[in-house]
Amino acid sequence: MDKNNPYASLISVQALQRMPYYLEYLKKLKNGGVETVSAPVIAKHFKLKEIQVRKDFAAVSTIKGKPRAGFVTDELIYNMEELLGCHNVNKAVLAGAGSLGGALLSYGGFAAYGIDIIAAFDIREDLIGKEIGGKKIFHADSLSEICGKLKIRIGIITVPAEQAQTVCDRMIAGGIQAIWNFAPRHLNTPDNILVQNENMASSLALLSNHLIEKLG
Amino acid sequence: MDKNNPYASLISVQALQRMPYYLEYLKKLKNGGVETVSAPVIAKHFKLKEIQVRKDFAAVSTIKGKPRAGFVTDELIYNMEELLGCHNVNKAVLAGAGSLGGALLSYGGFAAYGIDIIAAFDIREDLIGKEIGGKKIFHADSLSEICGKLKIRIGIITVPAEQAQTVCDRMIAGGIQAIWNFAPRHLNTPDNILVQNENMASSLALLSNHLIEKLG
DNA sequence: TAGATTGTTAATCGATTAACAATC
DNA sequence: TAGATTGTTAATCGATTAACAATC
Repeated sequence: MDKNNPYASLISVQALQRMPYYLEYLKKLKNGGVETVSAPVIAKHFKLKEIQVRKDFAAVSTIKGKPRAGFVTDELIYNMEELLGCHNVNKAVLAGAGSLGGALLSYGGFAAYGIDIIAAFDIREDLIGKEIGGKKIFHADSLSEICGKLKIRIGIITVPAEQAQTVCDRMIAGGIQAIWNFAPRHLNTPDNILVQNENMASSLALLSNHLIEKLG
Repeated sequence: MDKNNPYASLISVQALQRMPYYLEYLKKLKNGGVETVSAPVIAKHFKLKEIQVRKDFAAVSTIKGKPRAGFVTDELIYNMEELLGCHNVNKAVLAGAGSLGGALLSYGGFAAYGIDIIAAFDIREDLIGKEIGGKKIFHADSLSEICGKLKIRIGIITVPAEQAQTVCDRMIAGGIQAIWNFAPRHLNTPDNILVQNENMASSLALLSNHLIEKLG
């Protein structure tokens, strides 16, 4: 739902989304002592076509692969991490410290992708001042002010659908550049803001439809 | 990562994933008393092209739209709900009652999409026998047995990456047809099983890459 | 009627795939 | 060398978009 992005990168969205899968597997191989990898081996593991993996590797690798040998595992991992921003650190805030928001605050895995959630916001008085996953919860009224002061670039929205647009507006007022939206609602934003939707209903749509097709 | 699905429906994956957005908005309009909707109006709201919404509506609607008037809101909602399986009830189990799993167990929104999580599984002794969101937690050893007995078709995986494949195998042994995988790892499955990946890293890849392109 | 919106047919665009020469 | 794997160039395929006649 967010194609109007003038900052589209040279690598396709589809390829970009495959990278974390490759990366995870490459790290596993590296730990197993595998020093070079070839596209056919990776393709087989993921049940993808060789040529697709080859193109993906070519798109991400700064060093050309060696015929017969493939790519140096370490270098490929480094290039992918670079592409995925793992070596940067981007500060983020999260709005909506409910059950989903709380789960994300407790989850430690974002650090590996260069995302550092530094604060959470909510409107429920009983949550304010508390901490979840070591992150303090502030009142949503101070959202844009704090984002602006701390130069936050990423906002994570885990509030109910009805409040999503309001929270979104406050984030943008605070200078947020990219929004990760878990609320099941379309957000209205200026063209220069990236909205990445994580809509579980969209995902369920595929599951349900498949079951209907298959079994009725 | 899951193209080899022989049960592909007539409607494209992309269109299917747009449906929940349309549906949510249509319901909102309906509550506001709007009795008919046209593709151009919806397109404008979502910043999509008119023709794309028109095609999507044509793909889902059982009744043709009326030139000048558009579609009857109620009928369109009904057709979309039908397509998305909202009128069915599919039983599901969830494996991994940690923070993310717990959040999903507590979330009430899946019922609207015909998904009914009837039980949860974990290996941590302190969790077994307890309830989260009204769902009882059983030991993972009984996963395939219970799935088989209760004819469960959907499995939700929220265990750590290392355990994902094991849990997946047990689900398939228990007769599960579709898997919603939140673990950041590729699952190896037979071709007739649908795996829908909800990989947050894949999502973050887009966000991070955008920020790098834009601001370095 | 005039005009908005529809459905249909054809064009475009980009991702995937195929074919093959280059190379270690 | 022979053969596996690479990078390159061209073909295919499907989603999106454009153009336009049909219709209320």
